[in-house]
Amino acid sequence: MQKNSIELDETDRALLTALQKNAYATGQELSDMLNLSASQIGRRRQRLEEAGLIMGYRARLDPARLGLDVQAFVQVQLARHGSDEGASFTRLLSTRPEIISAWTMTGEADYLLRVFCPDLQTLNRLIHEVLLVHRSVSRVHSQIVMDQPKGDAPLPV
Amino acid sequence: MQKNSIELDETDRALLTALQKNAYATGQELSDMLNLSASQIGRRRQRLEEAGLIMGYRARLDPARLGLDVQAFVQVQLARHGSDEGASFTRLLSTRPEIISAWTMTGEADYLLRVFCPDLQTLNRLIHEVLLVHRSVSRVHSQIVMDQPKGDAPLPV
DNA sequence: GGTGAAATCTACCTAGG
DNA sequence: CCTAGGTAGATTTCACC
Repeated sequence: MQKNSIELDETDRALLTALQKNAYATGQELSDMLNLSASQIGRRRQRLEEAGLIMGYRARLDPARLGLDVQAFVQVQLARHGSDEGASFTRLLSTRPEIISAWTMTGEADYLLRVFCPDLQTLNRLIHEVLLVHRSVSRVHSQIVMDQPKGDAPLPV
Repeated sequence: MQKNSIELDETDRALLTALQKNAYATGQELSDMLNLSASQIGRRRQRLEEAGLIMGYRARLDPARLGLDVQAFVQVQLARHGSDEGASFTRLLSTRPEIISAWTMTGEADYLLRVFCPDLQTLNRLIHEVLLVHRSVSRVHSQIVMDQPKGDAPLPV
């Protein structure tokens, strides 16, 4: 098992920020940016990966170009708060590819879902034929995303 | 300028899904997964990048291991809805690294912010000393994330 | 779809504090 | 003894066939 936390110096933070912006930044490019030899960049990078700080590398796609024109946040309230209902609802989440992310919040046992759909009709079908018919869902409120003034900034390391 | 949309076949979709899971998947690995030669994988990949479907590649970090233990969604309502107020608030967003993403929704001119902070105190300071004192902010409501039952699934291509 | 040159990564080695 | 920098073998990518 990895260590829970490791000491990060300024170079580590700069490296993490750079890799959050471009995972394909080459050792030489990073070397120039951070004033450190390419071999040390590789060594630090490996250390950060092994420590679990870097969980992986992903391609970022353009939803609009994929035809995913409707983006929404859906708040779901469960009728009862037993662990049974939660587990059942969590299973439902995993079966729906349109639901990209789901979070539970403090206070009430309700969920916030982030959803991508090709059109409004698909979103409405998801809400009415999937979420609202689930036995423990009591209320659903959805808000369509208009614009994204700030998107996917790097984590503040 | 790139084309607004291109035709995607099943292999393209599988490739996009694979790259969303692992940006460092090698041509040979993808070749085995998709039953296509490595050189064709590279060619398709290049086409998808040039078409703008793939916007980039990013490292994904573990917030907890970075000491970002508090994650929240903050809803902000602006007092007035002029373009001036919006622009001023958008500028504020760009100055705060704790705010990872921001969206505007249909209906009211309010913003949903996704925030990562090291502790509750930092979150409260952000809310009270940064957001609430901004001249056009009228109301702020924040919810702390407890758990993430589904996180960062690939876009449904 | 395949091949070869160019670039990049990674492990090992050497030097300095 | 630990951290930084350099070098060579192995992998991978990319332009061309």
